[in-house]
Amino acid sequence: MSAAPGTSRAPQPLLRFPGGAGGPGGSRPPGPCPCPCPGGPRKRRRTTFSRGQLSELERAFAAVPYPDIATRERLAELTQLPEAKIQVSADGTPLGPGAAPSVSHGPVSPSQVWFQNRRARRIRSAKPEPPPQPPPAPTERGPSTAPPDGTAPGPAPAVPPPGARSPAPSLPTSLGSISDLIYSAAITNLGEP
DNA sequence: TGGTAATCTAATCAAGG
DNA sequence: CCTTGATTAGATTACCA
Repeated sequence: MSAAPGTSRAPQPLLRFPGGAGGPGGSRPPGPCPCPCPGGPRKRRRTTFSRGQLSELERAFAAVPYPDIATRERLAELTQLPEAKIQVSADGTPLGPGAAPSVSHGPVSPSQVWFQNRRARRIRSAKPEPPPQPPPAPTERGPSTAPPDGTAPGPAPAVPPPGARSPAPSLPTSLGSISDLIYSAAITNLGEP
């Protein structure tokens, strides 16, 4: 992207849950590794998160389920996880605008994977059975498209609408409590209309 | 206007306890 | 066997030339 990669194109999810995007995903080759992985079959290595890491991740997730790049980096640093922010293929070759037939989907940092799984599990667990509740009303698709996961008036840790991401303020060098920073940022964002 | 880049969700696989 | 991390595919949105 030759257009200021640091501009952080405000990754605003905006409309989440298009309504069933992504088919059954049944179109997947049975091959465990269709790519010629050099060095044999790339074995999946589960990343065993430490209690501390999990704790931080959980806290961060509770504060901001949709952390921005900056937050992710901080999180990665804090959790001591490899921040694979650099788009590099499995072989270490930079994914250029023509080197990758697919697109992104590069190596995401463990923390990102964790967040993805967490969100997925959260959403699925939040809606065990889709009640036949008709749409509230054709009141435009305002940004208030609160995810179905909401409805948690209790512990709801300020689930920031997919649009109020933490702007990643000038985080101090004290990474001791990123969760606090994130939380504060989230709260601040929510507090400001 | 079209193309590209980045992110997200959903489904599924597979390792680890 | 169950939990949960890792992978893949598809779709959407936003920005730039």
